[in-house]
Amino acid sequence: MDVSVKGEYALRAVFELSRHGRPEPVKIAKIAERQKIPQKFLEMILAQLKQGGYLGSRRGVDGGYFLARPPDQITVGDILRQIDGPFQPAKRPFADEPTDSPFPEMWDRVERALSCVIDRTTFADLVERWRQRRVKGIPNWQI
Amino acid sequence: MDVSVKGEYALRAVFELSRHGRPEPVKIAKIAERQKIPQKFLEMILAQLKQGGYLGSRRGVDGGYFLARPPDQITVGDILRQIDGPFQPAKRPFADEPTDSPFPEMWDRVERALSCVIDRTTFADLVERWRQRRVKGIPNWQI
DNA sequence: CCGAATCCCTAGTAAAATAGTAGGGATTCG
DNA sequence: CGAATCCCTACTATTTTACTAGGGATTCGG
Repeated sequence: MDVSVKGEYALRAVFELSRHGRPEPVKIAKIAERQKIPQKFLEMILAQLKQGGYLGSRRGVDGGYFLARPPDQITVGDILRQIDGPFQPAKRPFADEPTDSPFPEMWDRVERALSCVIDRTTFADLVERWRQRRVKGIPNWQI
Repeated sequence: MDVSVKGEYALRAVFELSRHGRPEPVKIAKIAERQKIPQKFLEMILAQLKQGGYLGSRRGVDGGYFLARPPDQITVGDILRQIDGPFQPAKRPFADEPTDSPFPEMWDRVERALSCVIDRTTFADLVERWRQRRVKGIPNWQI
């Protein structure tokens, strides 16, 4: 019931690109350095995100990766599913095969609950909240 | 983001015991047969659930496993955590180490959303819903 | 057209987790 | 005592995870 580090890396990478703003591409090396991700591993992750249609890229001297759509149109769920695959918490029986088990209905509820968070959180949201916290000076002491 | 089959087996086993009602113990072999679980594997799972305090057991000719508390006081979350470990979706930074990341807060939300389902669903609930569906004749056609 | 910088692609791999199996020992009870 | 059951330790095959290696294909300034 946890996310792979590959998934975490993917989220951090997309966050980095979202934070950066649109126009120019960001180099893999730069993302790897800022987010502390092994570079070669990151290469594979970014390729996977590109082929899912979330990123674009350009080669050559001023190359790099960039978001393929604005950050308010990419959700955490999109990225997680692209990297870690769809997450049904448990094997689903075929829909027309009546099952004598109380669990499928519960897994549905789990899935919906999860979806309410990850499919409604966009990277624009993440950036905005992160900026808010920055200006408030990160108040992490108590009273 | 999925549950291990070990976890599923554990849920099915506890469901079987809950369904059965309290007094006499149920044999491993019986549970294994009714829920289609490899017997030797199930032995390990039940031992783990016992040492977590959820089940009791008795050896000998009329031995078997039984619930250590009534089914309305055991939740799906209890069992899942006992078998698969605590599920933080992602590594948590230490609480007092201010992190410059927007994700921990989101993982908190994920965890709470999940908890709302699995920590509020007891095995008494599962049995009851399952019985309800039984009497209604499993209406799984549309209109 | 050269060559430097960058992304792109295939393959390999060590370590850990998963999903079991095997074999016998300890209890209980009639 | 002896049959039925749970109990305990160890082993193992397969898959997944988290990488690393090495070079090929593009782009672009000069």
